[in-house]
Amino acid sequence: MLTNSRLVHQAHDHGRCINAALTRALDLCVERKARMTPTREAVLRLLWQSHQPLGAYQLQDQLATLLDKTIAPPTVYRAIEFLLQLGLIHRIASLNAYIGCPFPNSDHSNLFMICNNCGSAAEVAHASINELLQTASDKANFTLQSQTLELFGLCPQCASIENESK
Amino acid sequence: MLTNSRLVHQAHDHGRCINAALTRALDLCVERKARMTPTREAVLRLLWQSHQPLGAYQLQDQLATLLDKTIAPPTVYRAIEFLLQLGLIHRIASLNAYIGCPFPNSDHSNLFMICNNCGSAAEVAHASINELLQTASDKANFTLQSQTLELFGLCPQCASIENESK
DNA sequence: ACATTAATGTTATATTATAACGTAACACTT
DNA sequence: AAGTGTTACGTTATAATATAACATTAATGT
Ligand SMILES: [Zn+2]
Ligand SMILES: [Zn+2]
Ligand SMILES: [Zn+2]
Ligand SMILES: [Zn+2]
Repeated sequence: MLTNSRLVHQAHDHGRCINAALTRALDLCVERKARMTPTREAVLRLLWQSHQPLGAYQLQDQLATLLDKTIAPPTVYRAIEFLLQLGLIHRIASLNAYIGCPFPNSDHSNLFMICNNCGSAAEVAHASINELLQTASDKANFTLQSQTLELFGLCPQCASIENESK
Repeated sequence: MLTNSRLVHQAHDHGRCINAALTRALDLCVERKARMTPTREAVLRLLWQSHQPLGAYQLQDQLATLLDKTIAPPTVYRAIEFLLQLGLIHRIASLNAYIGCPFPNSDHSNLFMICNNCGSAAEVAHASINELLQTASDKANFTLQSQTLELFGLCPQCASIENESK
């Protein structure tokens, strides 16, 4: 089971997360002959700044600060669209928010574990869940094309804090 | 595996679907000492009129026609909120749309198979998927509280049409 | 009848996302 | 280097989804 859940939920050198993500992104751009422009890179960085998904208008604010100029919504949504297409980020439908993907390229399940308390979102690529969903689809004669899988609850940290306070 | 997928994807006496849903709803209201008002009932009926999820503003239009008066968004959202609380309907996050639940009361997985072609959404209560998600959560020390599971693809009917046209 | 609570009406506004159109940067050919 | 097509960005306006706040009405229990 591929997961970034331990990283997300523990203290770690997050600069490495960002750098690794950026490197993967640049490689992917070369491969696909796509352009990683300053705006796009800034959005990707912002989405990797924490392990919490950001909304488009949060991105807009932070982008305006970062680039020191006014940014209109279409600029943000265009960068988001680009990064989504390349598979570098995901949209969390339940939150109308976006987050960097820790394992682009690789075929994975888009399964997220999202903390109701701190807002962190860990992505989990779980092969047997994929298989089971495929089996369930087959049984129903449903041609599976894509999926949105979002689990909500308490991350390990927040759960332990809740337990202490009892 | 509990599912309404066969019903959704085949011709059937849909009046029965609606009546059954209404009866379940009224029972549940008695049980919970909640009131099934005309507006709430109308919204529930509309959400059972087809097996396609409806957006809040589609509901607003249809409700205005049905009740023959102007309806403001809060009215619609209040009815939606009420029905969601009772577990009589679900929200499909990826679509910002709502649909009647074929098996309220029963503890189920909120798994939907949604057709990209015709828009129909079948709900599937799949125990082993639930178990697997619980296991995955346990492994990650994640306290699972709720879930959004939406599969997109082609329903049996639309898939067979696509195959014919090849 | 009266007080209390629950539901609805009404107006305004917040939040998320896109349409439409013009301009600038880039990349490729000649 | 100039011309041409393509890609990305800027800008304005607006669509689509959802909620806040407060007034009014209806139902419920005493
Ligand atoms: Zn991913
Ligand atoms: Zn947390
Ligand atoms: Zn259901
Ligand atoms: Zn279909």
